[in-house]
Amino acid sequence: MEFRILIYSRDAQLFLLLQHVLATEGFVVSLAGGANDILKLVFNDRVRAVVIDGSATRLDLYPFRAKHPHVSFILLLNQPVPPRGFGSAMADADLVLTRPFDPSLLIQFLRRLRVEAVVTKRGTRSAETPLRFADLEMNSTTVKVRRNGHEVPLTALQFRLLRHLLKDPEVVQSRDALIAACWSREAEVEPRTVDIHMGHIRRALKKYGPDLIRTVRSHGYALAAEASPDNHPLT
Amino acid sequence: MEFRILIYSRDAQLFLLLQHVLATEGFVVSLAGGANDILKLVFNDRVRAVVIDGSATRLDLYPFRAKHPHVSFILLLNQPVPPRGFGSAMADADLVLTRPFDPSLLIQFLRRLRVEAVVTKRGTRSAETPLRFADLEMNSTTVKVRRNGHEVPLTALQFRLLRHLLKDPEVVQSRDALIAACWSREAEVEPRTVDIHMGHIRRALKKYGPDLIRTVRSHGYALAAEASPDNHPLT
DNA sequence: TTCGCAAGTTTGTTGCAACAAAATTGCGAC
DNA sequence: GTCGCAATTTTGTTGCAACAAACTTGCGAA
Repeated sequence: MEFRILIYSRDAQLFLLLQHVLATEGFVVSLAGGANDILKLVFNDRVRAVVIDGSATRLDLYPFRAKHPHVSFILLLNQPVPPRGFGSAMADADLVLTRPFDPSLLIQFLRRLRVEAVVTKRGTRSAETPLRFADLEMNSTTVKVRRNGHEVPLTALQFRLLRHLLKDPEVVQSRDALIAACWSREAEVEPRTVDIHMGHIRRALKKYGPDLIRTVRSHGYALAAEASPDNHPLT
Repeated sequence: MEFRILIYSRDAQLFLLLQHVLATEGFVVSLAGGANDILKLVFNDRVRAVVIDGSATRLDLYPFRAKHPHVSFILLLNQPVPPRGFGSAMADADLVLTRPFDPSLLIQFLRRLRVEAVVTKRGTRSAETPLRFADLEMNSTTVKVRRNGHEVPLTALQFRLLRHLLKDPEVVQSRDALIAACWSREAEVEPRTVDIHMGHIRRALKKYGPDLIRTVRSHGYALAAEASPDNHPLT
């Protein structure tokens, strides 16, 4: 996931100024034309934070938050007392700024986000950025994977595959699901190709500990702390 | 004389954003509470430019212009067609921007102004703490980089690039992010061009120690203490 | 029923050609 | 001297065919 920031506002001047400010800090900024843009980009995993100008519209963050815990939402309110309907949005936002707000606060927040982890209203949460499972740790910001302190070199594709597994470690991902999640939309890849890359990841990880990749016959792959043999009685 | 810019606006949000943007560029910014402030500060000979938000009030620039030819006036208009009464102000302004305006235009203008005024330049900037990483040290005030005590000669662009990496040393910066942060806003540069400059920086730094630039394939660049344990991912 | 085993499935691994990305060089513009 | 970019070289990555290994299933014999 790249570190893109989406701004949703009807105030063109605000957007231009914010864009300038954020670009100066090295953030990649996009303007959301409407709620659909937010949906599309967030679902494509292209966005790390969304700035919502309170004057833009009402928007229920809840559905986003549930599916994308690693995306931060920043709310810009026009008045100290939020209008009706924003109650829930406020409760769900990670940062609420009341206009006029000091851009430094926004930048401070985003820089912290970039370096550390997902920041929420309740403080720093290690939900996404260091992704963990057993003795494995993946940091998407520094693009590093380490196991037991050893850095594990992975290619970009291997990184994406492992990240997808790490998001829901116990869930078995079908080959098609992995292809959909880790390859570009137009790519046409044989399901068996997934096997090959899982093999590479498996080998890379096994260098520093027991196998973490669980093959679920005729279903797909998942992570497993111990390569536990299926405890199904036979026949 | 410091390069002070006065902003005259009733829009607190605009002021805060502009202040931030301009402060980032090294300008000193003040808010004018009213026309009197303009008078006072301009008469004190501390102000080199005045930004007047068209929504603030009508203001006849003529008396100012006559007495203070060295002060530039920038007018921000809300509509392409100025309301009555602004005719003369427009004619007298040094720069007129219609909202929504691109902050780059304002900066461009002010920069030029500053360059012209550089005759009396004095390096009285506040001392920032130098940026460090491993055996590398960057002093933004003196604009010098040294590694292991050796001074590393860098061009301005190389300096900006390295500085941006140093701000968050472990974080991988995409080429687009580096372009956004280190090139002027209007510059259009190919992402590949970043490679070339990273190569130059890399070479310059390697003169006094091991490689510090970490290339993260298909992501971007970062700094790394141990360049890479020549582990190649297995394919 | 349980066991052995052959036939059929599914998964693991390897080598390599094709491709993609990054490093480097050289040149023209300023 | 600095910069951007096109062109070239170098390096790294990916997909797939081919084969090996592991696992399942079906079925006959004990």
